[in-house]
Amino acid sequence: MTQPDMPTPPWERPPKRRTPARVPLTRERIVDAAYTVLDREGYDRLSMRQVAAELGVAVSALYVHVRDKDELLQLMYNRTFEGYEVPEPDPERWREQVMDFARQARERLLSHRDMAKITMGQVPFTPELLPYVERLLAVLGAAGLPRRVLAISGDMLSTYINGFALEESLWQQRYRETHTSWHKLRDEVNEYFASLPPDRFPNLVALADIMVDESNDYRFDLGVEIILRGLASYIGEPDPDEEGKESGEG
Amino acid sequence: MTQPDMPTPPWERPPKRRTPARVPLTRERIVDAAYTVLDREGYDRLSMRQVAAELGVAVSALYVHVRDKDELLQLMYNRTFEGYEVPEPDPERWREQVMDFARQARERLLSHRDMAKITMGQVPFTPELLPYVERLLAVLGAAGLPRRVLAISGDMLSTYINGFALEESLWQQRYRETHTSWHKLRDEVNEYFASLPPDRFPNLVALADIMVDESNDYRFDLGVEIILRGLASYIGEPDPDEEGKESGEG
DNA sequence: TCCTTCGGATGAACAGTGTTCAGAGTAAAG
DNA sequence: CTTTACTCTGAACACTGTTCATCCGAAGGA
Repeated sequence: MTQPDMPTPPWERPPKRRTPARVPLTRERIVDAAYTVLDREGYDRLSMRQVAAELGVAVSALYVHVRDKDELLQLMYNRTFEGYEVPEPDPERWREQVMDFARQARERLLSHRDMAKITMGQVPFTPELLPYVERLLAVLGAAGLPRRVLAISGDMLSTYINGFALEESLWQQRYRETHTSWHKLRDEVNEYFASLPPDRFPNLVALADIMVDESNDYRFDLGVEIILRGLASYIGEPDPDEEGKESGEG
Repeated sequence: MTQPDMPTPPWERPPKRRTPARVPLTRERIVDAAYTVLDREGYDRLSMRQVAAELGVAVSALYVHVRDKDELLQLMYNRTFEGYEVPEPDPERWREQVMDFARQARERLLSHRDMAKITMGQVPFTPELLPYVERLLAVLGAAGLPRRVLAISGDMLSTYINGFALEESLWQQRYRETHTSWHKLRDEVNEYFASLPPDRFPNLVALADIMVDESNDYRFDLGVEIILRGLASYIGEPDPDEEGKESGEG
């Protein structure tokens, strides 16, 4: 796609084109290149120099458009959730709506290698993402959650989603570094748990087959479901007080 | 405390001491120094060179005892949870036991600056931590959770705890970089949410006062409580199947 | 047409990073 | 007293993020 950068022959007057040959550098193009590098090299090797090389440009040129590497990461973070769709709140279907929200978020986090690592380094409330937080709160609010539960539920869900995705990418990294196939790593971890001394680790041994062997999709969904049930249990209750430890449902 | 490194005078024969003057470098001492640097400088400035300087030793000396920076981080990770106490499972009090477990974990993560960042870069099952995972599973298993729920609950809790602590340390970092007091930052964030256009962000505006203003302790506990209720709702139920979306309790 | 202006792009430089390696130094072993 | 084993040193390599004086080329004014 890139124009080969050949010198103009002396006999041919360079055309005075209004459109410059060099596509001008923009934030958009820089973020694009950053994603390319991220997917190819991974987070640890995502450097300003690599991004510049990807664009065929000097490193310092990037700093005209971007204050920091940190700012670049933030731009990537924002782009990942661009056009995120959160439905109109429907009190009847709030569970499915939240589940969809969570699945969509995870999908986007996994759509680029190591994206979760970038997300985790970012304070979760950037202006660009506020609309999505707002809509999630609308969905949860329509379900009838008490104020205080509502206030932390958004944070909670995103913490879980990000944490889960991060763990996934950590496993992927380990697999990339040491193994040839993901199944092989999974089997080995599986075996490892199963081979622990049963007298000291009865539970880990007993659960070895499903601790790792279950599909990540299933484990993710079940985790969200657990949170959903927890949230649902507050519907109709008054706001929990400062010592929110009791209140039955055992 | 450190011995001043004076040359031995020529008239005084150096005592043939069995105990060497230079305290020998060990993994323990390296980890100690790493913690000192971490607390003083933060994660971003925790470098092998800083650790070596803290010990008054060449950088390359560290690599005799530690394979990698990554291994050093893992050692710090393990040390943080050394001597963690998980009680004997008591089916009657499993909720409080899990809550204690979570609080203790958070406390340890906050006991050293940026510790959560290190934790998040580590695959959660190192051999040293398996006993604690095992005991947590014992507590949860005694409560009567179905197998599949039990298998992911440990992971879930640690994901939440780590994620929460990480977010706390991110805020602390932001506060350190820009503000003079934590209260001031909190008030500003508070104000920011309250000043959003109410027509576009009704929920965020309405919840502004408790989104940030609540104490972190309270928000943390409530989050754990939500997970506990979610888990509790599975007691007595059969194992959820692959499509675990339904099953009442709305 | 020339000249000036000015913002984007350059290359070199600075201070720092993780990691390696040949070679000192020292202590125990033979 | 020599040999061996092993910790530790200093220098080096290949990187990193970031800054800065310099240069180029297009736009606007005369």
